[in-house]
Amino acid sequence: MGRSPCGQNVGLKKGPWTPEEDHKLWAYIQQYGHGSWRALPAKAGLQRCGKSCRLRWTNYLRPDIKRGKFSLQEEQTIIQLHALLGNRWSVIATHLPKRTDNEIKNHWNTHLKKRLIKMGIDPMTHKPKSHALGPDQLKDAANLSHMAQWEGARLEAEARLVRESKLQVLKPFQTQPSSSASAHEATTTAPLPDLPLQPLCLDVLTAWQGSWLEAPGYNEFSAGNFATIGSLDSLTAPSNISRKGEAMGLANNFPDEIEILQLQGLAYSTDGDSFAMGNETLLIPNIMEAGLGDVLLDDSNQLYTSITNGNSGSIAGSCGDNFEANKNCWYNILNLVNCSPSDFPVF
DNA sequence: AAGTGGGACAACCGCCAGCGA
DNA sequence: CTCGCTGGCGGTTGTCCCACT
Repeated sequence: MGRSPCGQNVGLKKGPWTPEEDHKLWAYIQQYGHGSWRALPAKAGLQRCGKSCRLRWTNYLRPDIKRGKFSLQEEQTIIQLHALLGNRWSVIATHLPKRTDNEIKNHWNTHLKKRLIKMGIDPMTHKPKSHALGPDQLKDAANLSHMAQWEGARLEAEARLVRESKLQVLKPFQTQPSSSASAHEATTTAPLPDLPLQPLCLDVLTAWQGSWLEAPGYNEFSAGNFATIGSLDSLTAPSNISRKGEAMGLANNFPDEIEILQLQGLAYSTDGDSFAMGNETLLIPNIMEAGLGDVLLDDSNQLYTSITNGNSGSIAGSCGDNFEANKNCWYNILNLVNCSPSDFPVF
Protein backbone atom coordinates (compact mmCIF):
# COMPACT_ATOMS: atom_id res chain seq x y z
CA MET A 1 0.00 0.00 0.00
CA GLY A 2 2.94 2.28 0.55
CA ARG A 3 1.32 4.36 3.21
CA SER A 4 3.52 5.13 6.16
CA PRO A 5 2.04 4.13 9.47
CA CYS A 6 0.56 6.83 11.64
CA GLY A 7 3.27 8.46 13.69
CA GLN A 8 6.17 7.37 11.52
CA ASN A 9 5.91 10.47 9.42
CA VAL A 10 8.70 12.87 10.18
CA GLY A 11 7.73 15.57 12.61
CA LEU A 12 4.44 14.10 13.67
CA LYS A 13 3.80 14.21 17.37
CA LYS A 14 2.74 11.21 19.41
CA GLY A 15 1.65 10.71 22.95
CA PRO A 16 -0.80 12.56 25.13
CA TRP A 17 -2.70 15.47 23.68
CA THR A 18 -2.17 18.94 25.09
CA PRO A 19 -5.05 21.32 25.79
CA GLU A 20 -3.84 23.48 22.91
CA GLU A 21 -4.03 20.57 20.50
CA ASP A 22 -7.45 19.65 21.80
CA HIS A 23 -8.62 23.20 21.26
CA LYS A 24 -7.27 23.32 17.73
CA LEU A 25 -8.96 20.06 16.84
CA TRP A 26 -12.19 21.03 18.52
CA ALA A 27 -12.28 24.46 16.92
CA TYR A 28 -11.51 23.12 13.47
CA ILE A 29 -14.17 20.43 13.58
CA GLN A 30 -16.70 22.84 15.02
CA GLN A 31 -16.09 25.17 12.12
CA TYR A 32 -15.52 22.88 9.20
CA GLY A 33 -16.39 19.37 10.23
CA HIS A 34 -13.64 16.86 10.00
CA GLY A 35 -14.04 15.93 6.34
CA SER A 36 -11.09 13.77 5.44
CA TRP A 37 -9.22 12.83 8.57
CA ARG A 38 -6.07 12.47 6.59
CA ALA A 39 -6.19 16.05 5.45
CA LEU A 40 -7.43 17.47 8.74
CA PRO A 41 -4.17 17.81 10.71
CA ALA A 42 -2.52 20.07 8.17
CA LYS A 43 -5.62 22.21 7.81
CA ALA A 44 -6.09 22.44 11.55
CA GLY A 45 -2.44 23.17 12.20
CA LEU A 46 -1.78 19.98 14.11
CA GLN A 47 1.40 17.96 14.06
CA ARG A 48 -0.54 14.74 14.33
CA CYS A 49 -1.59 12.06 11.93
CA GLY A 50 -5.20 11.91 10.86
CA LYS A 51 -5.80 8.70 12.66
CA SER A 52 -4.64 10.17 15.93
CA CYS A 53 -6.99 13.12 15.42
CA ARG A 54 -9.87 10.83 14.67
CA LEU A 55 -9.26 8.76 17.78
CA ARG A 56 -8.88 11.82 19.94
CA TRP A 57 -12.15 13.18 18.63
CA THR A 58 -14.18 10.00 18.80
CA ASN A 59 -12.86 8.84 22.15
CA TYR A 60 -12.47 12.07 24.01
CA LEU A 61 -13.50 15.39 22.49
CA ARG A 62 -16.84 14.47 20.99
CA PRO A 63 -19.51 16.36 22.92
CA ASP A 64 -21.92 13.44 23.03
CA ILE A 65 -19.68 11.41 25.28
CA LYS A 66 -20.52 10.68 28.85
CA ARG A 67 -17.45 10.50 31.03
CA GLY A 68 -17.01 9.32 34.54
CA LYS A 69 -17.98 6.27 36.45
CA PHE A 70 -20.05 3.53 34.93
CA SER A 71 -23.37 2.97 36.61
CA LEU A 72 -24.34 -0.43 37.90
CA GLN A 73 -26.83 -0.78 35.09
CA GLU A 74 -24.21 0.07 32.53
CA GLU A 75 -21.89 -2.52 33.99
CA GLN A 76 -24.57 -5.17 33.95
CA THR A 77 -25.39 -4.32 30.38
CA ILE A 78 -21.76 -4.62 29.41
CA ILE A 79 -21.41 -7.99 31.06
CA GLN A 80 -24.57 -9.34 29.53
CA LEU A 81 -23.75 -8.03 26.08
CA HIS A 82 -20.26 -9.38 26.39
CA ALA A 83 -21.74 -12.77 27.13
CA LEU A 84 -23.73 -12.50 23.93
CA LEU A 85 -21.25 -10.79 21.68
CA GLY A 86 -17.79 -11.38 23.03
CA ASN A 87 -15.22 -8.64 22.50
CA ARG A 88 -17.25 -6.79 19.94
CA TRP A 89 -16.91 -3.52 21.75
CA SER A 90 -18.28 -1.35 19.01
CA VAL A 91 -21.50 -3.33 18.98
CA ILE A 92 -21.71 -3.23 22.73
CA ALA A 93 -21.10 0.51 22.66
CA THR A 94 -24.17 1.09 20.53
CA HIS A 95 -26.27 -0.14 23.43
CA LEU A 96 -24.62 2.13 25.93
CA PRO A 97 -25.53 5.65 24.95
CA LYS A 98 -22.71 8.15 25.13
CA ARG A 99 -20.07 5.57 25.94
CA THR A 100 -17.27 4.83 23.51
CA ASP A 101 -16.09 1.38 22.58
CA ASN A 102 -12.64 2.24 23.87
CA GLU A 103 -14.01 3.31 27.22
CA ILE A 104 -16.10 0.17 27.52
CA LYS A 105 -13.17 -1.99 26.52
CA ASN A 106 -10.94 -0.34 29.11
CA HIS A 107 -13.59 -0.65 31.77
CA TRP A 108 -14.02 -4.30 30.98
CA ASN A 109 -10.32 -5.02 31.09
CA THR A 110 -9.60 -3.08 34.25
CA HIS A 111 -12.74 -3.63 36.30
CA LEU A 112 -15.37 -6.05 35.10
CA LYS A 113 -13.10 -8.83 33.97
CA LYS A 114 -11.35 -8.86 37.31
CA ARG A 115 -14.63 -8.69 39.16
CA LEU A 116 -15.95 -11.72 37.34
CA ILE A 117 -12.75 -13.59 38.01
CA LYS A 118 -13.11 -12.76 41.68
CA MET A 119 -16.61 -14.13 41.58
CA GLY A 120 -15.22 -17.34 40.16
CA ILE A 121 -16.64 -16.72 36.72
CA ASP A 122 -14.64 -17.15 33.59
CA PRO A 123 -14.80 -13.74 31.91
CA MET A 124 -14.55 -15.26 28.46
CA THR A 125 -17.18 -17.96 28.73
CA HIS A 126 -19.20 -16.31 31.50
CA LYS A 127 -19.43 -19.71 33.10
CA PRO A 128 -18.57 -20.47 36.66
CA LYS A 129 -15.14 -22.00 36.59
CA SER A 130 -16.10 -25.16 38.44
CA HIS A 131 -19.70 -25.81 37.82
CA ALA A 132 -21.26 -29.00 36.58
CA LEU A 133 -24.67 -28.64 35.01
CA GLY A 134 -27.31 -31.30 35.41
CA PRO A 135 -29.27 -32.69 32.46
CA ASP A 136 -32.09 -30.17 32.83
CA GLN A 137 -29.69 -27.31 33.15
CA LEU A 138 -27.78 -28.50 30.13
CA LYS A 139 -31.00 -28.49 28.16
CA ASP A 140 -31.80 -25.00 29.32
CA ALA A 141 -28.29 -23.94 28.53
CA ALA A 142 -28.61 -25.34 25.03
CA ASN A 143 -31.87 -23.48 24.48
CA LEU A 144 -30.44 -20.29 25.81
CA SER A 145 -27.39 -20.73 23.67
CA HIS A 146 -29.58 -20.80 20.62
CA MET A 147 -31.45 -17.81 21.86
CA ALA A 148 -28.22 -16.05 22.57
CA GLN A 149 -27.06 -16.86 19.08
CA TRP A 150 -30.07 -15.11 17.64
CA GLU A 151 -29.85 -12.29 20.06
CA GLY A 152 -26.22 -11.76 19.22
CA ALA A 153 -27.08 -11.53 15.57
CA ARG A 154 -29.87 -9.15 16.33
CA LEU A 155 -27.67 -6.92 18.45
CA GLU A 156 -25.12 -6.74 15.72
CA ALA A 157 -27.81 -5.87 13.23
CA GLU A 158 -29.04 -3.19 15.60
CA ALA A 159 -25.58 -1.75 15.85
CA ARG A 160 -25.38 -1.58 12.11
CA LEU A 161 -28.78 0.06 11.95
CA VAL A 162 -27.78 2.62 14.50
CA ARG A 163 -24.78 3.56 12.42
CA GLU A 164 -26.71 3.69 9.20
CA SER A 165 -29.72 5.47 10.59
CA LYS A 166 -27.45 8.12 12.01
CA LEU A 167 -25.98 8.65 8.60
CA GLN A 168 -29.42 8.79 7.05
CA VAL A 169 -30.63 11.29 9.59
CA LEU A 170 -27.61 13.47 8.98
CA LYS A 171 -27.70 13.37 5.23
CA PRO A 172 -30.29 16.10 4.62
CA PHE A 173 -28.43 18.41 6.94
CA GLN A 174 -24.95 17.30 5.96
CA THR A 175 -23.15 17.85 9.19
CA GLN A 176 -23.14 18.88 12.72
CA PRO A 177 -19.48 18.46 13.38
CA SER A 178 -19.96 18.18 17.08
CA SER A 179 -22.70 15.64 16.93
CA SER A 180 -20.96 12.33 16.54
CA ALA A 181 -18.53 10.23 14.65
CA SER A 182 -21.32 9.46 12.27
CA ALA A 183 -20.84 12.88 10.77
CA HIS A 184 -17.74 11.67 9.05
CA GLU A 185 -18.94 12.78 5.67
CA ALA A 186 -19.15 16.25 7.06
CA THR A 187 -17.67 19.05 5.10
CA THR A 188 -20.00 21.96 5.52
CA THR A 189 -20.87 24.30 8.31
CA ALA A 190 -24.62 24.21 7.94
CA PRO A 191 -26.20 24.66 11.35
CA LEU A 192 -28.22 21.77 12.62
CA PRO A 193 -31.06 21.42 15.01
CA ASP A 194 -30.51 19.13 17.94
CA LEU A 195 -31.02 15.77 16.40
CA PRO A 196 -32.08 12.65 18.19
CA LEU A 197 -28.88 10.78 17.73
CA GLN A 198 -29.22 8.48 20.67
CA PRO A 199 -28.50 4.97 19.58
CA LEU A 200 -31.61 2.94 19.12
CA CYS A 201 -31.54 0.70 22.10
CA LEU A 202 -32.99 -2.57 23.19
CA ASP A 203 -36.01 -1.02 24.77
CA VAL A 204 -36.85 0.66 21.50
CA LEU A 205 -36.98 -2.73 19.88
CA THR A 206 -39.07 -4.01 22.69
CA ALA A 207 -41.54 -1.25 22.13
CA TRP A 208 -41.72 -1.98 18.46
CA GLN A 209 -42.04 -5.66 19.05
CA GLY A 210 -44.99 -4.82 21.20
CA SER A 211 -46.51 -2.78 18.42
CA TRP A 212 -46.21 -5.39 15.74
CA LEU A 213 -47.36 -8.16 17.99
CA GLU A 214 -50.63 -6.31 18.20
CA ALA A 215 -50.72 -5.40 14.55
CA PRO A 216 -53.16 -7.30 12.35
CA GLY A 217 -51.61 -9.66 9.91
CA TYR A 218 -48.23 -10.09 11.50
CA ASN A 219 -48.72 -13.81 11.47
CA GLU A 220 -48.42 -13.66 7.71
CA PHE A 221 -44.73 -13.35 8.26
CA SER A 222 -44.39 -17.03 8.68
CA ALA A 223 -41.42 -19.22 9.30
CA GLY A 224 -41.52 -20.23 5.67
CA ASN A 225 -41.33 -16.67 4.48
CA PHE A 226 -38.50 -15.94 6.74
CA ALA A 227 -36.51 -18.98 5.80
CA THR A 228 -36.31 -17.73 2.25
CA ILE A 229 -34.02 -15.00 3.37
CA GLY A 230 -31.34 -17.62 3.69
CA SER A 231 -28.11 -16.71 5.30
CA LEU A 232 -27.51 -14.86 8.47
CA ASP A 233 -25.74 -12.14 6.58
CA SER A 234 -28.75 -11.49 4.52
CA LEU A 235 -30.88 -11.61 7.60
CA THR A 236 -28.91 -9.02 9.44
CA ALA A 237 -28.11 -6.81 6.49
CA PRO A 238 -30.54 -3.91 6.75
CA SER A 239 -30.82 -3.46 3.01
CA ASN A 240 -31.93 -7.02 2.53
CA ILE A 241 -34.35 -6.85 5.38
CA SER A 242 -35.72 -3.68 3.98
CA ARG A 243 -36.16 -5.19 0.56
CA LYS A 244 -37.84 -8.14 2.11
CA GLY A 245 -40.26 -5.80 3.77
CA GLU A 246 -41.02 -4.04 0.55
CA ALA A 247 -41.56 -7.30 -1.23
CA MET A 248 -44.05 -8.25 1.43
CA GLY A 249 -45.94 -5.04 0.95
CA LEU A 250 -45.46 -3.76 4.45
CA ALA A 251 -46.40 -0.25 5.33
CA ASN A 252 -44.15 2.40 3.91
CA ASN A 253 -45.16 5.24 6.10
CA PHE A 254 -42.47 4.61 8.68
CA PRO A 255 -39.01 6.01 8.60
CA ASP A 256 -36.71 3.46 7.04
CA GLU A 257 -34.89 2.55 10.16
CA ILE A 258 -38.06 2.03 12.10
CA GLU A 259 -39.44 -0.19 9.40
CA ILE A 260 -36.28 -2.20 9.48
CA LEU A 261 -36.44 -2.53 13.22
CA GLN A 262 -40.00 -3.66 12.94
CA LEU A 263 -38.96 -6.31 10.51
CA GLN A 264 -36.23 -7.39 12.82
CA GLY A 265 -38.86 -7.92 15.42
CA LEU A 266 -40.82 -9.94 12.95
CA ALA A 267 -37.79 -12.01 12.30
CA TYR A 268 -37.97 -13.10 15.88
CA SER A 269 -41.58 -13.77 16.17
CA THR A 270 -43.50 -16.54 14.67
CA ASP A 271 -46.88 -17.82 15.55
CA GLY A 272 -45.39 -21.23 16.01
CA ASP A 273 -42.66 -22.38 18.25
CA SER A 274 -39.98 -22.67 15.66
CA PHE A 275 -38.65 -21.23 12.49
CA ALA A 276 -35.93 -22.21 10.14
CA MET A 277 -32.84 -20.52 8.94
CA GLY A 278 -30.57 -22.27 6.51
CA ASN A 279 -30.44 -25.89 7.52
CA GLU A 280 -31.22 -25.23 11.13
CA THR A 281 -34.58 -25.16 12.80
CA LEU A 282 -34.63 -23.43 16.12
CA LEU A 283 -36.96 -24.15 18.94
CA ILE A 284 -38.07 -21.00 20.55
CA PRO A 285 -39.12 -21.01 24.17
CA ASN A 286 -41.82 -18.61 25.21
CA ILE A 287 -39.22 -16.28 26.54
CA MET A 288 -38.06 -15.78 22.99
CA GLU A 289 -41.37 -14.33 21.99
CA ALA A 290 -40.74 -11.48 24.31
CA GLY A 291 -37.25 -11.14 22.93
CA LEU A 292 -34.08 -11.37 24.90
CA GLY A 293 -34.16 -7.61 24.81
CA ASP A 294 -36.71 -7.94 27.55
CA VAL A 295 -34.24 -9.95 29.48
CA LEU A 296 -31.59 -7.34 29.14
CA LEU A 297 -33.61 -4.22 29.56
CA ASP A 298 -37.25 -4.21 30.30
CA ASP A 299 -39.56 -1.25 29.94
CA SER A 300 -38.40 0.30 33.13
CA ASN A 301 -34.83 -0.06 31.97
CA GLN A 302 -34.07 -2.46 34.76
CA LEU A 303 -32.06 -5.49 34.02
CA TYR A 304 -33.01 -9.10 34.29
CA THR A 305 -36.40 -8.57 35.77
CA SER A 306 -38.50 -10.09 33.09
CA ILE A 307 -36.64 -13.28 32.35
CA THR A 308 -38.54 -14.99 35.08
CA ASN A 309 -41.88 -13.82 33.83
CA GLY A 310 -41.68 -16.13 30.88
CA ASN A 311 -41.62 -19.88 31.01
CA SER A 312 -37.91 -19.97 30.82
CA GLY A 313 -37.22 -23.41 32.13
CA SER A 314 -35.41 -23.80 35.35
CA ILE A 315 -34.78 -20.19 36.08
CA ALA A 316 -36.93 -19.79 39.12
CA GLY A 317 -37.83 -16.96 41.38
CA SER A 318 -37.71 -13.32 40.55
CA CYS A 319 -34.81 -11.04 39.93
CA GLY A 320 -35.42 -7.77 41.56
CA ASP A 321 -34.09 -4.42 40.48
CA ASN A 322 -31.15 -4.39 42.81
CA PHE A 323 -28.06 -6.24 41.78
CA GLU A 324 -26.62 -6.73 45.22
CA ALA A 325 -29.88 -8.12 46.51
CA ASN A 326 -30.26 -10.49 43.61
CA LYS A 327 -26.91 -12.01 43.07
CA ASN A 328 -28.33 -15.47 42.76
CA CYS A 329 -30.46 -14.52 39.84
CA TRP A 330 -27.50 -12.76 38.33
CA TYR A 331 -25.44 -15.90 38.73
CA ASN A 332 -28.16 -17.98 37.15
CA ILE A 333 -28.19 -15.82 34.09
CA LEU A 334 -24.47 -15.87 33.84
CA ASN A 335 -24.55 -19.60 34.19
CA LEU A 336 -27.03 -20.15 31.44
CA VAL A 337 -26.26 -17.47 28.95
CA ASN A 338 -23.22 -19.24 27.74
CA CYS A 339 -22.94 -17.94 24.28
CA SER A 340 -19.41 -17.35 23.26
CA PRO A 341 -19.68 -16.55 19.57
CA SER A 342 -17.06 -19.14 18.83
CA ASP A 343 -19.51 -21.77 19.95
CA PHE A 344 -21.69 -21.04 16.97
CA PRO A 345 -20.50 -22.23 13.64
CA VAL A 346 -23.18 -20.12 11.99
CA PHE A 347 -21.11 -17.13 12.84
C1' DA B 1 11.77 12.16 50.49
C1' DA B 2 12.66 8.71 47.18
C1' DG B 3 11.66 4.45 45.04
C1' DT B 4 8.42 1.01 43.56
C1' DG B 5 4.33 -1.40 42.14
C1' DG B 6 -0.16 -1.44 40.53
C1' DG B 7 -4.43 0.59 38.79
C1' DA B 8 -6.76 3.42 35.49
C1' DC B 9 -7.16 5.31 31.28
C1' DA B 10 -5.49 7.45 27.00
C1' DA B 11 -3.33 6.51 22.90
C1' DC B 12 -1.13 3.67 19.48
C1' DC B 13 -0.61 -0.28 16.29
C1' DG B 14 -1.80 -3.58 12.98
C1' DC B 15 -5.26 -5.58 10.51
C1' DC B 16 -9.33 -5.54 7.87
C1' DA B 17 -13.51 -4.18 5.13
C1' DG B 18 -15.64 -0.99 2.18
C1' DC B 19 -15.41 2.03 -1.49
C1' DG B 20 -14.18 4.41 -5.65
C1' DA B 21 -11.09 4.81 -9.58
C1' DC C 1 -10.93 -7.60 -10.99
C1' DT C 2 -7.15 -5.02 -8.91
C1' DC C 3 -5.26 -1.28 -6.49
C1' DG C 4 -4.95 2.38 -3.29
C1' DC C 5 -7.17 5.04 0.21
C1' DT C 6 -9.88 5.66 4.23
C1' DG C 7 -11.99 4.71 8.42
C1' DG C 8 -13.30 1.25 11.90
C1' DC C 9 -12.12 -2.22 15.11
C1' DG C 10 -9.83 -4.90 18.74
C1' DG C 11 -5.59 -5.79 21.08
C1' DT C 12 -1.80 -3.83 23.21
C1' DT C 13 1.25 -0.42 25.05
C1' DG C 14 2.40 3.94 27.24
C1' DT C 15 1.69 7.33 30.64
C1' DC C 16 0.04 9.25 34.69
C1' DC C 17 -1.24 9.00 39.34
C1' DC C 18 -1.46 7.26 43.87
C1' DA C 19 -0.70 4.24 47.68
C1' DC C 20 2.65 1.87 49.99
C1' DT C 21 7.26 0.80 51.73
